[in-house]
Amino acid sequence: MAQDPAGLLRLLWLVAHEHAVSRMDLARVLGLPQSTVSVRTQALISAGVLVESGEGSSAGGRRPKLLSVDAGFGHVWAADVGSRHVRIGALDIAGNLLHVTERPLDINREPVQVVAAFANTVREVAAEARCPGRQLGIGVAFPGPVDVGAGTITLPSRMPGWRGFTVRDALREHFDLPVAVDNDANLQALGESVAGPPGRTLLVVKAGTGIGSGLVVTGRLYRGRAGVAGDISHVRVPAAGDRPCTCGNRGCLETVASGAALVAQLREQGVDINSTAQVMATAEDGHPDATTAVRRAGLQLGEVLATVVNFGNPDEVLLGGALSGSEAFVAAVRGALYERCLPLATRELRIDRVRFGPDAGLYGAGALVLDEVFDEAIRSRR
Amino acid sequence: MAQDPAGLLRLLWLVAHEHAVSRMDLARVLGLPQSTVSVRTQALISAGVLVESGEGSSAGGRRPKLLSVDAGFGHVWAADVGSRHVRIGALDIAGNLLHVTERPLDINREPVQVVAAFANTVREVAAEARCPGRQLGIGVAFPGPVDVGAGTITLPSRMPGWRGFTVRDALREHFDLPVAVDNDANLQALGESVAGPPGRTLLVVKAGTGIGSGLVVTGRLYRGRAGVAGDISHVRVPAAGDRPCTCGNRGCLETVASGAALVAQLREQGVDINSTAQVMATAEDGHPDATTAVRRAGLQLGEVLATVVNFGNPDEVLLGGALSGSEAFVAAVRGALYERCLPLATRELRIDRVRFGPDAGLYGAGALVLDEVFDEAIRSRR
DNA sequence: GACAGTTACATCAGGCATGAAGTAAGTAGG
DNA sequence: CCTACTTACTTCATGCCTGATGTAACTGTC
Repeated sequence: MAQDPAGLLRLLWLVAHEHAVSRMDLARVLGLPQSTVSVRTQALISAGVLVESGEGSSAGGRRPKLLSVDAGFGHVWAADVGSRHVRIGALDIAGNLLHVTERPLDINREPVQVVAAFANTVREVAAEARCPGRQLGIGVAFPGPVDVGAGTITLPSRMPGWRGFTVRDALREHFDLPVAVDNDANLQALGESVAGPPGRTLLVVKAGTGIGSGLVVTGRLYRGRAGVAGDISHVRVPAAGDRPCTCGNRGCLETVASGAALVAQLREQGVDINSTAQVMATAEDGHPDATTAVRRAGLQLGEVLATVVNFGNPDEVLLGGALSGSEAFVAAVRGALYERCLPLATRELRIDRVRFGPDAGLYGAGALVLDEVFDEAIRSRR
Repeated sequence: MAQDPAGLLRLLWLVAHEHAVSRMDLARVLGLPQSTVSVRTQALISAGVLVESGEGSSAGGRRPKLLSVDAGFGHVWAADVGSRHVRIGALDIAGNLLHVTERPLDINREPVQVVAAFANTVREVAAEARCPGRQLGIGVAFPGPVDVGAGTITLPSRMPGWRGFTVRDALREHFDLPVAVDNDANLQALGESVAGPPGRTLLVVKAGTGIGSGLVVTGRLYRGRAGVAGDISHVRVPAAGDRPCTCGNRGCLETVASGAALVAQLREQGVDINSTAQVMATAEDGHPDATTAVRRAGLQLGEVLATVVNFGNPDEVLLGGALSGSEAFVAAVRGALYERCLPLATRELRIDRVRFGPDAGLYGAGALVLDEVFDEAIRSRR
């Protein structure tokens, strides 16, 4: 097991985004000893991933050897499976998104067929896009709990018929490449974690059609005992009253603060909409009912998050998913958190939308496979 | 830094309590390779902590060399500072509590004076108790956030005048021994963690005069960014309405579910009591108002914990502090959790009172110092 | 009582991270 | 140009954990 997961990945990310151009820089930013950085850097260089590209300017001493990522090394495919669509993208090894598309995908069919359809779509997209270098792997984010060890879907509340389905193996039959799967919110959290400073504790809440969340504790993705950590959608909130929830219980957060709930609420009020995307568009257009509903959803979510923030004392709370596209939603969450949390817990707390917006899941899925790919690349060059 | 904190401690605990008597046993129980256990065992033996004591019976092969702890190696002092009293105990290196007393201690005076008074008390108790072996260290649990790195009190809501006070240094001036300090709930969690199977994620809630909680994530104590992780006392609960709280906010859990809140509530109802202990005694006597109040406190706490349990997906939720002495309280928490959590989160969840009851903090404080002591002992014998 | 099978433990070599020391290559001031 | 100081990177020895292999010791069986 890689003891510092995403360690190499973060190193590459820093180099690629010029947050660090020399070994010294890396040591400083990563908080690792220079010796360690030197060794890792060397490994990545001889694996062909990093290259030395000239020298930097001196600041009174030896000139640093500038590092850069060889983007021609290859790319991975990443996919974020939604309720009706898949978002598919290619990322180079530096973590740059080369290409994104969204394609329809109906997950309410036989898993085997869905996977086949998905595989075809990916192949089509790949053929069109013609990304440089070889394909190195594929990472997929699913909307629901995933048993990462077994590569199966655990509790498919949003994917009926998928319980226990061995997605990873099914995907491997279509692609002769490393395949990595995980829950979408987890992957958004992973993506954010890799892109930011190391060792943080952060919470990503994906508020889309459903509500999910991913948790990174001191730099490591925390999946919980049953792999269902981060579930806040079925917390009971007063405002939800007795509304029945898909989980069988009543009064869950999901019944008032999810995209699905907003659709239902607005339809009750006579607004003609069918999807979370439409809710957001309508709110953006300034429709008062829609705007109010989105704002209220943010308040509800914020109240629940307050408990979690007081308790878990994270460095960042990041909002993803369709609802996070609304500034009003983000503001409502912020407001609720600042009001309800201990000052000590919010004093240096960053509350924001996810850095990569709708592509957050793709970055995470890419990061997950890339981690495997680099481990493999280094191991084989030895 | 010890990378597996409490690793040696757990090993000793297992041997002392005969959960493992041979190296093979240890490897099985700890989930570590035999080679690793062999090495660690050898280190502890040459440090004089463990001894080989004969051979066990064969089960068809070579006889195991039986291990046992040399309790004569020494002992540590542990203290759990409360609002009016200190509980002081001695633990041998196997983690057995040799001696306990409770002495009055007024923490509402000058910290320096309090520490001096405390030091005297410990010396008195030590003189009376005459524990075998030498004194190896002293661990102290405080009721409030502690900055463990600096050895200072962070946010002394229950200890006015202690903000930023360097307790550890102050204690070291009185005792020429290793001194370790931490928050009381954290230490209860640490104690439980050491005494049980490794690698668990568990949450200890200390419901006494105030409410605090300690969190162990996959075997490691998690203290959070500002060292204030585990704060659930200032979560807003509907039942608390607009009651003002010591934190400056209104409607906090602490205003309805803490010992202090129960005292206030019952006094309003005309019951003549002054302390959490009296509330518990009165409830135990079957006084209906007191019983109802305690039960309601459990329900309130349980509702808040439900969010945390859904979110954090722990293996165990353990209740400590004075309130946990009541079976009705524990039952109320259990009920609320089972009702409000996802089945997946509670399916294998253990909800119970802390194993060591009122001594839980002492076991944890002992564990904290012992960890340091063993590290030192092994390092020096090399 | 030789042999196979089992159980328990020790030892060793390899991998990985890292503190310390060494080397390389510059700047700046006299 | 020489010296002192900086900065950047390498190399090495050490420590820790661990998989693999070796050794010890015992049971049971034909």
